[in-house]
Amino acid sequence: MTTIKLHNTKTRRKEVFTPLNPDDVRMYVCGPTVYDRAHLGNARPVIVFDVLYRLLRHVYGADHVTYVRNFTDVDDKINAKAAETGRTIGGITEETIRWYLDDMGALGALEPDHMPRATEFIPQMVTMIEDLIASGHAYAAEGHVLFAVDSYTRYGALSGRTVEDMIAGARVEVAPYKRNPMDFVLWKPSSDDLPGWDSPWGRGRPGWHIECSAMAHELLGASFDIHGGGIDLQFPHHENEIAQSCCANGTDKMANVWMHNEMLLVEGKKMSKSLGNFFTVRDLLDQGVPGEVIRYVFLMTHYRKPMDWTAEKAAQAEATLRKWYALAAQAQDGSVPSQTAVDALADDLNTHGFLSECHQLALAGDAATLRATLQLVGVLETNVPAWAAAPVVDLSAHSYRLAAARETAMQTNDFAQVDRLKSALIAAGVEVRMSKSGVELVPGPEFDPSALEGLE
RNA sequence: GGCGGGUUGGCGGAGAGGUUACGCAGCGGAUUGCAAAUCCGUGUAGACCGGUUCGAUUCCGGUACCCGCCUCCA
Repeated sequence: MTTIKLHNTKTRRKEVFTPLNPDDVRMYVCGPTVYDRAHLGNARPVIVFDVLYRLLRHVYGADHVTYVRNFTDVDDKINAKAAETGRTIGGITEETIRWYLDDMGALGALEPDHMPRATEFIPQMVTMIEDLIASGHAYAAEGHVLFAVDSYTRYGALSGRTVEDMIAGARVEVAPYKRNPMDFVLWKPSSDDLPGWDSPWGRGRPGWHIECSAMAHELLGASFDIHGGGIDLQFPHHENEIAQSCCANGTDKMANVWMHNEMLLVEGKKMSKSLGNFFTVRDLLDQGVPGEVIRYVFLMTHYRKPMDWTAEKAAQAEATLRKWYALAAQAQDGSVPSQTAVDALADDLNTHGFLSECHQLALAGDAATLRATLQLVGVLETNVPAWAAAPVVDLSAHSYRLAAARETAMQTNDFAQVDRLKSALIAAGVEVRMSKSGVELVPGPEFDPSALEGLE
């Protein structure tokens, strides 16, 4: 069996992955807050953990992996959007979830086995908070419930910080009802114009972190195998999840392996609205950048390194994919993926190494293995995508005419007519291949049939 | 200020204590009427300064620069 090694943020080392239960490998990934279209950066954890999901399914069997990714559908940004637009919160979240699944699907991401929404797990959150209060890890104050970081000695272990260090930074909100400035909110009161649920502490809504603890516990159990997300979530979100879950569940670890992907840059700069380089996945798709190309560009960079999105990379990815698809289309489904490629993925998701092996398969002309290997990583589904398929056109008349002209030219040594036809074909986006064996015309990606009208 | 990550050939981007990464581009060649496509060949790069070592780009320390988090923005 393939041995998977993963870099564990918690230990800062690459470790051999050993599932708690090989018959049910369990992974939780923090999903989006649904208030707007997903931007390109949001796609990175989706693709990274989709690759891991596919690898786990390949190694342990598709029925032996459980992947959970939540939707945060209660959040002050959503509330703000509703107030701003006059729309209902439910309308906004429903629409955004639909968009998200459509856009990520276009990038070849499989849907997780469970996609829980925070609002569907409020009772579980309330129960967990009650348990935390009962065990002395949380306290109610002025309608809020706060987690007491002093009650959990391992607080900060994941991100390598101590409570003292963080307080020294003195950047935390100092609310009067907090016992320790680092205490964070489990529950907060809602005014009448905000979404709220009845609770022992009055009408209110959950803090950000508790939903993941509650949903992970409900769907995956007190301890599970892998917890993932962007590196920006390492602190405070994941630190807080660990504190809540371990204290509420009485376990010493929430997840065995913590994995974090690095951030995204655009043309070397952080994507931001102020720099004018902010765009969504949908923007790219609408501009005609295929989802497979976006996925390939992401796979070019290891997940633990910052990834730079550039137009040049996208162009290179498209050219490579066209070549590979043309080869893979010659084979049928049913072959086995390259073990070398699988081993690259198993080595802490070395997707670039995986692509290198695909290059070797293409060079060797191994269409069947290339096809299966591309399918493994989600770059190819059942069929070659339409954008990469060869245009269905009949160029035989042009081909015949060019061949005839060439025959004549060979005799007369006057190639003027041949060159004229060739130039016209090339201008129309047709690749002209002439050899001793004859003439071959291949319509390229920029092929424009109208440019050939009237060519004689 | 605290914590964490990064710096590889023209570009992108890996692995490995000592043997060609790979891809793209470039260059040379084969091929072609000329091309295109294809094939073959070609690149001793590793931010800087020390240390360990028979030997380091790969380990350790320091310097510079860049980035992220610490402010419920992935």
